[in-house]
Amino acid sequence: MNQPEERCLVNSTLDIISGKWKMMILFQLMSESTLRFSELKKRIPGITQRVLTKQLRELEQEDIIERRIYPEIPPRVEYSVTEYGRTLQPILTLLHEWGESHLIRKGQRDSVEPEST
Amino acid sequence: MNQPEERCLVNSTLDIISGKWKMMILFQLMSESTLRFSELKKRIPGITQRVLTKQLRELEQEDIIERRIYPEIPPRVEYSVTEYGRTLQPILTLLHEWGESHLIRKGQRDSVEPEST
DNA sequence: CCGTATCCTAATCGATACTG
DNA sequence: CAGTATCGATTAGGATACGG
Repeated sequence: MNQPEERCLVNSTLDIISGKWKMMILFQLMSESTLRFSELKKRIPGITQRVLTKQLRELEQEDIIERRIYPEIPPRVEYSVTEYGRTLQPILTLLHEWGESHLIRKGQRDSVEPEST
Repeated sequence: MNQPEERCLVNSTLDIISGKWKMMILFQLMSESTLRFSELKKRIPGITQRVLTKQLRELEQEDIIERRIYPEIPPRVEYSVTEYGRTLQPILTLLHEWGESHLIRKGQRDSVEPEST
């Protein structure tokens, strides 16, 4: 009965977690507790520095991850998931489970494939 | 321990439900059971025919919605959510709830705003 | 080591006009 | 009524080079 508002809230969540590498980044940080920029880059093959930086900044802005700078030479920067970021866990779990069953279902649809003539 | 694979499954779900108007379309169809193309367009102000068509086709391809054509003059086409599409409901609920609390939290962060000097 | 600056491509979305 | 065709704008993401 108030769909536009609901759509907004659903979409605002989607906007925050959508991004080609954000889920990958979150999985890395959730399992490792804390990682340096270079370690993240190593664990996410294919991502460029520019894009990694951008996605990290976006997650940081929403308080999903935390960025801690150690003023050393050479510089050291460590990333970690915030307490708040961990509240996304149930969503990630559901998305994962649905994606899994969707994959299975798709496989079934492809192999059954009824003749159309 | 198998992050890349998990990321894929999470992202494949996100790919399916991400799209500027898809949530809006789903909300409309979930509450109305069945709607014609023109009715959908009326209920989603701002969307163009071209984009509405495209998003509907994408949802249809994943079996989230169904498209039923009545060969009349003038033509009539009705859209509805499939049984399978309704399995997305828990995800939408979570996304909605998280989005809501995120909005509240953001408001709090903005109003508290500690001085940095 | 951890970025930023430039430049580029591809995809998404939108505006508008036309058709069975 | 329910689309498709065409064109243009915007944005995400990538390649590469340079800087504190």
